[in-house]
Order: sequence, then C-alpha cells, then structure tokens
Amino acid sequence: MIDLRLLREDPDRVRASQRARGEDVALVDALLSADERRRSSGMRFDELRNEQKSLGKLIPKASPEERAELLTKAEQLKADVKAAEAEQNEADEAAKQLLLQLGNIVHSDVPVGGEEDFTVLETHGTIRDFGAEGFEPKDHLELGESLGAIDVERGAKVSGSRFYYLTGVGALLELALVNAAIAQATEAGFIPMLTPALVRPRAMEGTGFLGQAAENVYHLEKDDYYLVGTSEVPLAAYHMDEIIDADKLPLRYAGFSPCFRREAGTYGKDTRGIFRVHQFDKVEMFSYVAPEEAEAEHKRLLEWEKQWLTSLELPFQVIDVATGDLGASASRKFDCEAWIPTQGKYRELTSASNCDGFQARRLSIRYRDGKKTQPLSTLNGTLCAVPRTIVAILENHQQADGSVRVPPVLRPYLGGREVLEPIAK
RNA sequence: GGAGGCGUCGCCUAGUCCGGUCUAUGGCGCCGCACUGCUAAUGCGGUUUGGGGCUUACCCCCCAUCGAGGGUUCAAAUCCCUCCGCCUCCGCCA
Repeated sequence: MIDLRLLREDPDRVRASQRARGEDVALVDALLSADERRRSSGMRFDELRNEQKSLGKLIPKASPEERAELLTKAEQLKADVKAAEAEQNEADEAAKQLLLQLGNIVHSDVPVGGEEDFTVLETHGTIRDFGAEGFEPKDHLELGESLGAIDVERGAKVSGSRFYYLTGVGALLELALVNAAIAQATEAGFIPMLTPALVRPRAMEGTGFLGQAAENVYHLEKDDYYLVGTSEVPLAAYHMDEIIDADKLPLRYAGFSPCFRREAGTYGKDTRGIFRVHQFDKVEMFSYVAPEEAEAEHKRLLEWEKQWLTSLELPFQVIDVATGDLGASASRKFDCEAWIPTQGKYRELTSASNCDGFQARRLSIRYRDGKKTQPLSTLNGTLCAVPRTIVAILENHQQADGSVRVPPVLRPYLGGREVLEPIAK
C-alpha cells in the first residue's frame, strides 16, 4: 500500500500515478474521504473510551449511593463506546479496502502507456545471422524433442496443456542452470533460500498478487492456501511483522521454488513448447534495503541479471516497462528480453521490480535507524526462470547438425559437456 | 489424526487460580547523563508497537496494544468461546 501521509499531503501526485496506470482516479477521492471518516470516528472513540476509563476508576472507591448513580451512567456509556467502536472498525476496514486497491506510485521516469510503450534502455550481445551460416534455425521444441530434453505431449496427457516434462539432458540442463544461478547469487552475497510454495492469504495479499493479478493465482479452497507464482512471495513475507535494525540492511536472498501460474487470458498465446507454462522453477533475487538505497539496488539487481544473461552468451535488450504493464506493487520495472531467433523478436526472460515501501507497508516490515522506525523498501529480480532460459539457450546456441553448444558457465554443472547431441529416435 | 502443555512491550521473567491498587514487575541488553587519567565499575534517567491531537521540529497529551478475533462485565493480561503458532507424547508417513 502507499503512504497515507503522501495521499493527504499531495493527492495530485497520487491521482497522476493512478491515471498513468490507466486505473480509476475516483478511487483516490473515495480514499481521501474514507480516511477522513476513519480519523474522526477514531477521535470520537478515543474520547468516549477515555471518559469510560475515568468513570471506571471511581466506582470501586465510591460510597454505595454514589456507586449506584455511577453504575447507571457507566451502563449508558458502555453502549456509546460499543457503537463508537463499531463505527471506528467499519471506517478502518472501509479505508483499508480502498487502500489495498490502489497500486504503487509510479516512478516519474517510467514511460506512460500500455504493454507496447516500453523504452529500450540497452542492447547486449550479437544476434546470429543463420542465413549467413547457411541453415534455418529450429525452434526450441523441435530441438528439445530431438535432444530428448522436452516432452510436451506426455505433459499434456498427464496434466493438460501448458505442462511438460523435462527429460534426460533437459532435466540435467535445469539442474545446471539452477546451480550456476545460485552460485552467481551466492558469490554476490545473496543467502540461498528454499521456500514454501504454498502460502496463506496474508502473504499473497501483502505482496500485491490478489488485486488485478488474482485471476492468475491458483487457490486451494479446501485449505485456503495459495500456490505462489514466484518465490518473491515467501521471500517478502519471510520478515513480515518484523522490525529490522538498519545495520542489518541490505538483506539479500536468492530463492529457489516452483512457480504456478494460471495464465488466464492468454489463450492462444505462446501455445507451442515451454515458453508459457503453468508450472516452472525459478531462481529469484530479493532485497530488503533502506528507502534511499532502493533505486541504486534496483540498478544492481539489473546488473546481476545482465551478468547472468551475458554469461549464458544470450543476446538481449533491457527495457523500462511502461506504466500500464507494471503490476500493482512496482513503482518501476526493468525487463531483460532475450532474442528468440524463430520468433524474430526479444522476449522477457527476467524482470526486476522496485516496490519501494509498498509491500513492506502491507506486510508490516519496518527498519529501525536510530529512533526512527519506518517501512523499508523491497525489490525483486528474476535470476533464472528455467523454461524460458532453456528456450533461449536451445535456440541461440543451436548448430547446423541439430546439436546445441553449452555455454562455458554451465559446463562444470553438466559434467564438462560442451555440446548436447540429438538422440536416436 | 489423538492427548497434554505453552504464548506478557528486543531477550528472560512477575502477574492469570480469586477481574478494579496493572499507569504490566524484576533482570539482561541497549541509549543518554553524571562521576572518573583511559577502560571498567557505579549512580540516575530512558527504552513495545500502531493510530490520533498539538507542533517548523522537539516536547507533551489521548486512545489502542499482554499471540489474533469475538463474548461476559460499569471494568478483562486475568473469566468464557473460536482461531493461529510453538513444544511434548502417541498414531500415520516421504
């Protein structure tokens, strides 16, 4: 959630942010009046309660006849206090509900617009010219099947569309990627974490995934658990309700977990292969930092992502995601998009978001610097989303004979293997 | 799944049986001040969190907060109910 003080002091800024996201600006005014009601009903309750307390102190000391009178008065007060409390609770709840609907304030440098209105910040690596090399590139599924690495047919048989098996070298490739990614993150000072994949509603809500993103979240109704779409959720909720000493910051975690996404509203999109699937594994970086460090940390996360993609020898570009495509929690988001030869375009492989205090406020995570206690900033960035990385590696490193060159960074984790060869059918 | 125990303002802890004197005790840690060649020790004061009022700010004041939420009562850390978490034992299990 955003800072209510900011809303009171500079409502126009909040309105502008809401407009840039393409969301309803009327929500801001509804929230302002709800906040006012919350405040006045709170004051009324405090007053009555104060009166009740002072009256209550007199009763044990009163003489019998005074006592009877006081009790009558107290009884009346009791009803008033109860009514005022109900009013206060209702006003609090109403304000909270509105507040939870409001997305984070967008950073002023973010390009305004929808999915297609991003700004390209950088491009890295060289796109291969397969024409000059004299062969037509195969797509990742064709390659994956001939390598005995990917089986989507049986994935569909067992679990339905958008499910897959990684088999043989495919399975080994995932393990290699995960190990290499965790090694890079650990080297950079991240604490490796294996996290729960099922979380309570509070964790899901606190990270901002139950707003407009809710339709993409799996929910186990019988137990009221949510399946996480990213380990960002358990990593953010890890320090929920805690106050962290300033000298402990920054805290950096590298989470590894399965990720589950319903992919509602993507019918017919990326249906071939394993680019868009319901379940995949991912190594995610997560940082807790002091607010004044957030922007610098955001750039650092991006640098680590670039280091990773560069080490895999993939050509990619970095984009500044537009306001309409940010998601509720982020004030700014940088995506790294790798070149996919058979699609002839760059596709998202990693995503680094600066959430400022948005998640920290919802999850009640603060830090103490001297006397001050205030929400800290949380940031997250993908290091390796496995299936998409496999797609990019297979397609970009394929050779004319249908084999795939293994980038050196992965070789130690693949028993020194330099090439993945097609297997006989 | 069954039985029992526990949850107090950083940590430990008193208080809960028997409701009001709890404005929650004491210790540790931490912060400030005093004293002191330095350090240590000692003394004094402070030290939950959230909301609100007053303020440039500080200070100060009010309300809530004893795992969470309800209930009983004029009044709840204390009595009742539900839930959550942790621990012990039993059962089952990768």
